[in-house]
Amino acid sequence: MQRTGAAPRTDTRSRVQKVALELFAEQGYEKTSLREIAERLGVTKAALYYHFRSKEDIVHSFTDDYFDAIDAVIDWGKAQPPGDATRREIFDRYITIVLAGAEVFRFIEQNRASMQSMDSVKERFGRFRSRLDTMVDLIAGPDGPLRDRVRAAAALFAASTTCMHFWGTETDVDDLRAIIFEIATDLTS
Amino acid sequence: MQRTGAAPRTDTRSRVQKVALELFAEQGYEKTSLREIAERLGVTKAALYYHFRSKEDIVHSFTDDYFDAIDAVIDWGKAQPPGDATRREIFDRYITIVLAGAEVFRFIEQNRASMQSMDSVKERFGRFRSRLDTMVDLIAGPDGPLRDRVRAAAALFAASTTCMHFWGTETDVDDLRAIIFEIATDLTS
DNA sequence: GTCTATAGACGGATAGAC
DNA sequence: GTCTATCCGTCTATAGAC
Repeated sequence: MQRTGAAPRTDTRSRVQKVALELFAEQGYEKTSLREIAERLGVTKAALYYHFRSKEDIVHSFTDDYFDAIDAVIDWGKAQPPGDATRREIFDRYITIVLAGAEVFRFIEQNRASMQSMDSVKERFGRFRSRLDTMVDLIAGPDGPLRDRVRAAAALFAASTTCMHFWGTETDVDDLRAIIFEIATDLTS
Repeated sequence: MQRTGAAPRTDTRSRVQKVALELFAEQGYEKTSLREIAERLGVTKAALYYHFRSKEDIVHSFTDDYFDAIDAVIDWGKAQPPGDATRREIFDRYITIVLAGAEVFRFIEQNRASMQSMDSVKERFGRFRSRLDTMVDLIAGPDGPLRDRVRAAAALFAASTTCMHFWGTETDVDDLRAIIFEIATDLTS
């Protein structure tokens, strides 16, 4: 059976994304050079520049989807009537995203400083910046008491950090999801 | 009144620490050059090398105290009989440390990747590495059920991240402390 | 689409004068 | 304790051949 479709034959681009994400998350964005990524793939640096405009561009290629997903949750939440059911649904969707993009999320956690200096330069102004505040507003209300706001933030932080911390261990994903969801509702009931 | 004591007159060393911590936390460890730190202080790079052996050494100079404090809590916890009272005391001490060293903690959070590649090189093996696992063992027991372990981790993560997130705002520290403590006990009762 | 070669800049660190 | 001057390594990015 011969290949006939329009699918790329080598798909170097996605291989670059995969390796870059691994290395960036593992040893950090700044400490990982394009030379290292190229070597790992058996190509040269110049080849990377055919697929991506810059080193930062590689990052954007796998973070954009992630942030779009978060934005979708925020937009959905804004359109809903505030209340306990909406809150639960926001957490459910949020946890799904974090679990699905755990490796991307781990990269972000490990490279907070690098991320922040990226968006300050570029026109993607608030792309990497406190979406979290918006979600806190959504959960605790913009004028809610401090306790509610701190607990909402804690729920979101706890969800993402525990997910990241237990991801990749022998832990069952569905068990983890249930436990995290319980934590989030306990903190914002 | 003339100075007579043994106190250093200029105390460049501590000024370096202060500026470095600020810049490292703000824009990242790798992105901050020694030239930049020196310029901000009105001295030259070479002057920094009189006070510190290397760039990493500056980091260690303000993280060592922090980690020693965490270790002290761990050691104390290990010597106590497991139970609810010990748990509460661990959280209380932990929150105190995090609140007191909020800026150092923020630096660590922002530069996770850089931190991890430091201790892998040096003889300070686990210095920056999962102390957190040890604390989870202390709180949930080494063989506790997954739910307890995840919740213990969540409590610790929540404490440190919310502390960092609300630190520097107009939030009252004692209010914050009480709220965080409540979260921690809610999650591990 | 991938290569070689290189430009161009900046980093950490050291030597040695003062 | 701070300076000037410099070494040497590495990095991102580009030009241009194949």
